[in-house]
Amino acid sequence: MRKTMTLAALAKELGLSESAVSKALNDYPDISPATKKLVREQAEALGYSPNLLARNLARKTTNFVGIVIRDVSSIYGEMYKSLTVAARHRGLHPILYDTGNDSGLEQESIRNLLDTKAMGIILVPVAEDPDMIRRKTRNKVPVVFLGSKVRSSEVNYVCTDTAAGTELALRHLTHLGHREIVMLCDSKTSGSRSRRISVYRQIMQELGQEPRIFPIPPDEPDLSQAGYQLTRKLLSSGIRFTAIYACKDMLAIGAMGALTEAGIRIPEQVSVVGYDGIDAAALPMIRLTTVAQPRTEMAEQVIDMLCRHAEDLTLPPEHCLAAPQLILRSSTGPV
Amino acid sequence: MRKTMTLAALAKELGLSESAVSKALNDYPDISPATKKLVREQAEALGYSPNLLARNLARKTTNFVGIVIRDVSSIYGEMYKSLTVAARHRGLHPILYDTGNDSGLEQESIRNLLDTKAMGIILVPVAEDPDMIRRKTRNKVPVVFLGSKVRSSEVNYVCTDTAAGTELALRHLTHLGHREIVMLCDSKTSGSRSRRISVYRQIMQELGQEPRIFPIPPDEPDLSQAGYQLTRKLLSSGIRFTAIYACKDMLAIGAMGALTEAGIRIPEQVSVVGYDGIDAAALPMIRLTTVAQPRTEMAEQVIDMLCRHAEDLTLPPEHCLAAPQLILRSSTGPV
DNA sequence: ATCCTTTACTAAAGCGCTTTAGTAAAGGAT
DNA sequence: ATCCTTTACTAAAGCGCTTTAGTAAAGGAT
Repeated sequence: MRKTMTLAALAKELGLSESAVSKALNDYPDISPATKKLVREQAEALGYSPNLLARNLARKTTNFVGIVIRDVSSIYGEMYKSLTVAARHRGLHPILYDTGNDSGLEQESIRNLLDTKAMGIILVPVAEDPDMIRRKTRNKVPVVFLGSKVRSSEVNYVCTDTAAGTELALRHLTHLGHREIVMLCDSKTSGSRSRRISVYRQIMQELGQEPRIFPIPPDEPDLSQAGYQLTRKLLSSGIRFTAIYACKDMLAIGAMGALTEAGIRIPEQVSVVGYDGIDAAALPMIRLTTVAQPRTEMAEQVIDMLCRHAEDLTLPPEHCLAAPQLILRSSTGPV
Repeated sequence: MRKTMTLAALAKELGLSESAVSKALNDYPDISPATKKLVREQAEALGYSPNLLARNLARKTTNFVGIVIRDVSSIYGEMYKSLTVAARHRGLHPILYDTGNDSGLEQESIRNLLDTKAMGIILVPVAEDPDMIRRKTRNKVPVVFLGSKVRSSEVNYVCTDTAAGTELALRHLTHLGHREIVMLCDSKTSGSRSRRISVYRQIMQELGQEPRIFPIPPDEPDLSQAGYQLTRKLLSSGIRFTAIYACKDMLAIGAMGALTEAGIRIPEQVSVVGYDGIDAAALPMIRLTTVAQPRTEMAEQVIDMLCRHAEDLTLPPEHCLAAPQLILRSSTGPV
């Protein structure tokens, strides 16, 4: 447990001023190459590395980027990995907050990031809340919203084109000959939800079919459980169907569970397609056909956008709609 | 985009000295209650909150706790949630690093945490590496190892008792009448791996059965895929078996996939039991019987241990072996 | 009335860096 | 030989807090 090395100690060791050492380490042009080399070697030898609290305080800016998501075990937890990679490429350090869908914790997380002087915040918001958005955005730190829940043109956001994604899923089913398609969807009203529903209705109308929409009971936090229950209800309702489009993979997985349990074979008797492209959808027991959000691309877009706005805070809000991709697996097949 | 509020500005506003304001906000006893009230109200009104970089620099300690794990989409990613809860109860702020199983990134993460002056580090290590452990531990910041990979008596650790867990799984199978039990396990040699194997051998011997151990091919990063392949190999090997014990849930899920695909019914023809208790094991399509690591309990133990050692760095290393729990689902049944 | 406490503050130093302005010495141009 | 640049540093201030030591004023004890 020896004393931690500081710039001052290193400078004394080298017989240089603190400023010279600091400049050498930060590659200032007014330090001779020879000195730079010496300083770096000595720093390495003595195991010196700068105290980031002091450095950031002095620089008045950090390389922390806050990532505030609702749940690490969701598509956004998986996207976190892509975000860290993209962030690292730009020398940024992600700090993750899982709010557990609690908007109080969300507020607290954001406050904390502001106090830690994060250079920017990436937010998968608990709710569509323009007010809160406003309070944060007028601040000195850029915010990029991630996910489909927010599409206010006054904020930066990156999300997938849910209308296009829904169309992708449904056209896939109709090309396979499906006409009686049931939709399982979110309970909370949101922009993406209504976009999804209108695409679905449109296509059902083209097919001359009655739309069948099953929303999640609002008090069910477990999506796979919700999909399971919804599908049981569907089965006992007597409604005829050959395919299910679920707005979330977890919903689809629950549906598959209920179907399998009822002795219905997937995809021979019923096809199922999900949405998101979570890791679990690819599992051997599941192999769910799904509309995937392009994680890597979205992560890069988010980080790029954040950096642009960190450099120039007066930039107008940017919007990025990523194109979702259909991933074919074995949960869908011809009628 | 107004100026950020500082202590100095707040003090001027109140006609007090900076130190008085600082003390008021930190509830020092030598400030009158009336002044404290005034200061707090004004701070609230002006939206002041302290710059954590400055505060932490001055205090020479932070409330950051570093959590370095191998993969957010693993049991430890799920445990991260419990860790944040436990940390928050103690006023600590977790900073998560996902090393993606890269020991270079692991080193970098730890270095960064040291530079950020984290008060402690929780580490799910990439490898059993006493050297690295040493280099970190002799430092001024306490480290607690999490998970079964490290059991050096010279470091702090919290992990589950894998021998007990393995016994739990195997006894469950034998009670159901299984005798021909195959074991799917890790490829890398480690303490927990050898403990598992010896318990398995022991029980097979009691049953008068030949042990059948299938290790993961060392170059396969995807566990569910590995379980799938291993089970296909097993099926084509002609070995008779009525049950599979997999050392990881993901391995078990892969095995279930291969079995189902081969038309083998679970649990009627073959029982499967996993290990870890990950969320995916509970999915409707899977419903895997598994030996769960007690996440909440372990998280609390880890945080407690870390805090103890942060207070007194001279404390001898502590070890905590948590008792795993068997969770019965529908992947196991009588022979 | 005097002395000692207690109360409630202020002053000043310090945490470990960065950055701006200043400067001595060396090198070039005429 | 003189003046102007350039080179390679140093000095000092500042980032926004905390904390230790110091102190004026008020209150109590005798």
